[in-house]
Amino acid sequence: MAAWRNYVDTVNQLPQVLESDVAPFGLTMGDYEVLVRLSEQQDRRLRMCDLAGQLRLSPSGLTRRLDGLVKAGLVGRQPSDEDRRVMLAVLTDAGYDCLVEAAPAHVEGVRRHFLDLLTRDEITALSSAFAKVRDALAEHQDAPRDPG
Amino acid sequence: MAAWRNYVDTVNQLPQVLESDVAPFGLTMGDYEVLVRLSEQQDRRLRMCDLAGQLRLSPSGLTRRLDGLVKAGLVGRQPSDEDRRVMLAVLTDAGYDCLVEAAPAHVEGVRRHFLDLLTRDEITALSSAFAKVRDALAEHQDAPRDPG
DNA sequence: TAACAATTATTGTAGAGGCAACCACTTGCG
DNA sequence: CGCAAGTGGTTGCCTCTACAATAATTGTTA
Repeated sequence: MAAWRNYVDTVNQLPQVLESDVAPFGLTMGDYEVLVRLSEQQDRRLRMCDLAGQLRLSPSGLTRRLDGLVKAGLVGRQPSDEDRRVMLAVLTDAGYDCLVEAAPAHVEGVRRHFLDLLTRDEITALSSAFAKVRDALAEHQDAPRDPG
Repeated sequence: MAAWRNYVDTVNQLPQVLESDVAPFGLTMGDYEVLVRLSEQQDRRLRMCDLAGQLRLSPSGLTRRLDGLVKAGLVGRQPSDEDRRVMLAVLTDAGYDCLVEAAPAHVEGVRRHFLDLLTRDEITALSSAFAKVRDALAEHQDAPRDPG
């Protein structure tokens, strides 16, 4: 249970420092996550509902987060041809450039505040541990998440 | 970096299931954390600023979280004798009873969704890993946290 | 084909929490 | 003592996000 306490205390502070790593680029971590997910798609676009699922965000939450990114020109909205209910979020060139600019700072922050502090064995154990927890959660709920 | 991704994905979903464990007792995880921190004090009370530090909450955030707990009768507000600027948050008997009731469900949830999925070695590695990360963060910021 | 259910996105409303401003009090220094 | 600086807590305003309701579209079935 002490392990749990260490985990909780860490999880409570980590987001705050990571925010500061991407803030200079005009992004929040939430924005950054959107750009990452979109950039991982071959056509740089994703249905709103799929994106919401990956980000564990409610539909309304995603709609409003996109509002900001669209206004900033980093993401575009595009109706789907196949299903006219669907709205696609499309990473713009500006959005891709912004991600490419911000990513090194983010990665560097992750290393500095997290990965570089751990031994290789710890990282391995931690990775397998969280993979198990994540998969169990995904199964427990029926939230399939991004399977890629 | 895959380890980081596993960590992020897990951290995004875990809180939601843990909320559901304490919700039947009329608590949010935020409320629960307040009760835990207060219950750990011998006199079951803590200065607002110390409590805010432990919970990584802004002063205003703590004021409003306490508002709810006070209205629910689980916590009381009490001016300090020693320093008349200070307001003490005091765990009431009802609050203690509520915590005692809710704790088993919370602990069981932590075990079921987290600890029980891991090997002893993984838990050990994870505990030491997060202890290091937490301490580094606490040093990096000047947020001394609860040293006890 | 028409009616009904399910899915997808958006909008109204409400709660949580942060920042800045403010007041009350304490401490330090002349 | 008297004033400035620092500390502790609350309030106004803002943003972010969830829930509920709504609209539009698709799928299903009689």
